[in-house]
Amino acid sequence: MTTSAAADARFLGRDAIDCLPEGALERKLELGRPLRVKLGLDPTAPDVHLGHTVVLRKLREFQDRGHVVVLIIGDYTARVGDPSGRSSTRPQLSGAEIDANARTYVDQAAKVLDRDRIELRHNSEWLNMSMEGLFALTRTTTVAQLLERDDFAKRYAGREPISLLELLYPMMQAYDSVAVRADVELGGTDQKFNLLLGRDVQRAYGIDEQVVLTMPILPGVDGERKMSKSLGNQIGVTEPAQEIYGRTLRLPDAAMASWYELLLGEPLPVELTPRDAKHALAHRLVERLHSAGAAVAAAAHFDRVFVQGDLPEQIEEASFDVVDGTVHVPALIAASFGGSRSDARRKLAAGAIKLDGVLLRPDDLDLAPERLDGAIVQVGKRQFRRLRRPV
RNA sequence: GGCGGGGUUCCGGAGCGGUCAAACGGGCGUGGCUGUAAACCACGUGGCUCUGCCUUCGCAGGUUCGAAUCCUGCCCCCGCUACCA
Repeated sequence: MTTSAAADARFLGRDAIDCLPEGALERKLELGRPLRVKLGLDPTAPDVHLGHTVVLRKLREFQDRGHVVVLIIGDYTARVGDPSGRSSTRPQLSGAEIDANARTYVDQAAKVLDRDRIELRHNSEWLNMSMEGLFALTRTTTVAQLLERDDFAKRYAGREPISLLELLYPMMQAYDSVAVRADVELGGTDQKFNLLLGRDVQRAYGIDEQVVLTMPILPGVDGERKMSKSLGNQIGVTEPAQEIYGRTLRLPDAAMASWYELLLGEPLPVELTPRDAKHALAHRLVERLHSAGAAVAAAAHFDRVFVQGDLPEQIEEASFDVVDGTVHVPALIAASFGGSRSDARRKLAAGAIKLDGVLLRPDDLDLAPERLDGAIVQVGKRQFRRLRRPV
């Protein structure tokens, strides 16, 4: 790279919320060597979603300028088990599970990152330390400092439990920065505290402090809360093209601008109607995570099923059981689509179930098998099965 | 260790002897309206062989015709206090 450090710093920090301390990134870049840019991964949650890609995209920008991304698998912290909230201890993962999770995570991250410029580390390499080592680490920080963190402060004020282990988590993350000698650490704005703590701990160990760079948090498909798996408002990078397309269209208009900016790095196109802008967004996302062809197909599928109300091109098959010469509809629905039979009865009563396009009535509980072979059942607007008599 | 407050259905949170499968809100689902928008409206949201039956209110016993509600024991959580003695 021949660009100046100042120009690089300006570019890399252009869409960050924080780039701290002031001017530090430029000074790091002036060192003229590849910087070590750190990101920690939680191997208990192996699913990468669009929210993560905001940070990953930023990491990619560092890579493209010749720097090295240090991915840290939090295998040691995962093995300890995080007892957050009031639930007791989370199930601890085995080493094999953690490895498997880490592998899929890296594969998913590689949809955005350049695989050849990744240094992969595990924090068990250094966190499995002696008690003496732990003393040295914990001496660097005070309890008051840790309780400054917003979520801790709120929970403490709200009389909610905080385990000692949870207080220790930021310390461990900070020590990761010491161990890999991170020059820069990235995260969402929710990570700001942890990232800054990393600086303090590095200083205590006599290491040059890392630059802290935080990226905005992507709202989920509900448009309100941050995208996260536990809130169920995420779009995973490995989801099928049709899903990514369809779920993107469910995004409230109000959140579209931030998706454009955070995911595409562009402003919301004002020349398009909201509907067209959202379709364009969905198209681009599928294109990035799958392929151009998949994007065209997903758009066509959407138009066919939801706009025209036609059947999908491909419908999964499901068999059905005949008991006493008839087929019990709740049992059929439960077996083919999941859920309970009671739930299927309710859907039937609500007028949500169609057979070959004809609405079934609440008392259509038992049907003749002849009527079903080859027929298409539809639950709601988006679930279809083609029925096949079992042989 | 002492004192006090808690553990309810996916989440929050009412209920405090029968009318409780359990208020209300959120989330979610289905229907309507639509751009499958959002907002809004309606209905639904333990299970089943479904005008009834079965299993749920931390766990185990008990009292009662009858318990989420009362009693006993246990487990778990939260707060305060624990200095002068």
